[in-house]
Amino acid sequence: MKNITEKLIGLFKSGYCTPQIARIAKHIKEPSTTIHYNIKKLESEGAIKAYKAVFDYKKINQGTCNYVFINLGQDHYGDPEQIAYQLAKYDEVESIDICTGEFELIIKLRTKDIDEYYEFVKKIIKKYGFRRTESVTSLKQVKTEFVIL
Amino acid sequence: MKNITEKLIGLFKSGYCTPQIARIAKHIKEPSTTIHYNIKKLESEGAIKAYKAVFDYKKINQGTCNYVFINLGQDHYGDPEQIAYQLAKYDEVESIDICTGEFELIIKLRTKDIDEYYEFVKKIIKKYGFRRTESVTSLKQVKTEFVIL
DNA sequence: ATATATTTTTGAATATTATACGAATTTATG
DNA sequence: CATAAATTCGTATAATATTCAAAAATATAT
Repeated sequence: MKNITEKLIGLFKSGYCTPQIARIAKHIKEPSTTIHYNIKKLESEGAIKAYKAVFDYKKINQGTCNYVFINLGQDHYGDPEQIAYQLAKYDEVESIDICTGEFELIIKLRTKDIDEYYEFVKKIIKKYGFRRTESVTSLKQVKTEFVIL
Repeated sequence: MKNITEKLIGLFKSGYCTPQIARIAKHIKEPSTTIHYNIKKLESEGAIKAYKAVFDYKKINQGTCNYVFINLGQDHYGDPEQIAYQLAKYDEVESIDICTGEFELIIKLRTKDIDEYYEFVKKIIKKYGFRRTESVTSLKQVKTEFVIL
């Protein structure tokens, strides 16, 4: 056993997929070369960032999902983007937005369980010294990444 | 001009893509048939829900992103799931979670502009009679759907 | 309005890739 | 340790993407 599954999950999370031109061509009843042309155009314009898989995260050991709302500390208050891009690198981070309102950052986190979630939050608080964080746990995910579960 | 782009965006939002088996095989240096076997297994187990594209949403006229936090009204308080699955059907909804804490639902919304966002929120409040909603606007999206923008 | 350039669509030929299948190997189970 | 089940993997084939050149449609300038 080579545990290829684990590697696949990593690759599929943000790429290593491609459009199904033939299927689309049949579906919208246009020649596949026309579909091909239009897709390449979207790609070259940068409108399409990636092709990827969406998982049933419970089945790949990432069933715990939390939103973390963050107030940056005084050090970083003027530069939320730099912090955001650093946080974006973590695999556990599904999304991160710089926002209006009470909090500067909203992070959506996926972890195996509460323990892993807690370790992650502890780690980033320690590292970046956030003034305040507030978490909301997702009890049930009905739709993610435009896919209904 | 057949405006195939619009149709593609609709299809790619939640499907019509497929894994790149040959590319993965080269990347992790395993036979493509082994990769194929492992992917089909993930699919049959239901671990993979879909293969899809991730967009630069500004470039496809969906540059406005808002989180909407919802308190259900008394009518629906006992059954957040039913409401959530109905809301999930809207194209504008990227994700919807049933949550702990102050609000029962967190919706991530993508619209063309503030006007479209406002119309959408008005519509669902009117339809479902939420007790309270609170919105947070994303000023900058650093990562979405596990893809760094 | 008309000529010209640009973009988009399309079919035919080719290159690449996924898939089916069977055999071999590895791993799990009693 | 024997047997069953799961996984790996090579070969052959089917399906698909891609290239290319031409035609059509659209935009632009005169």
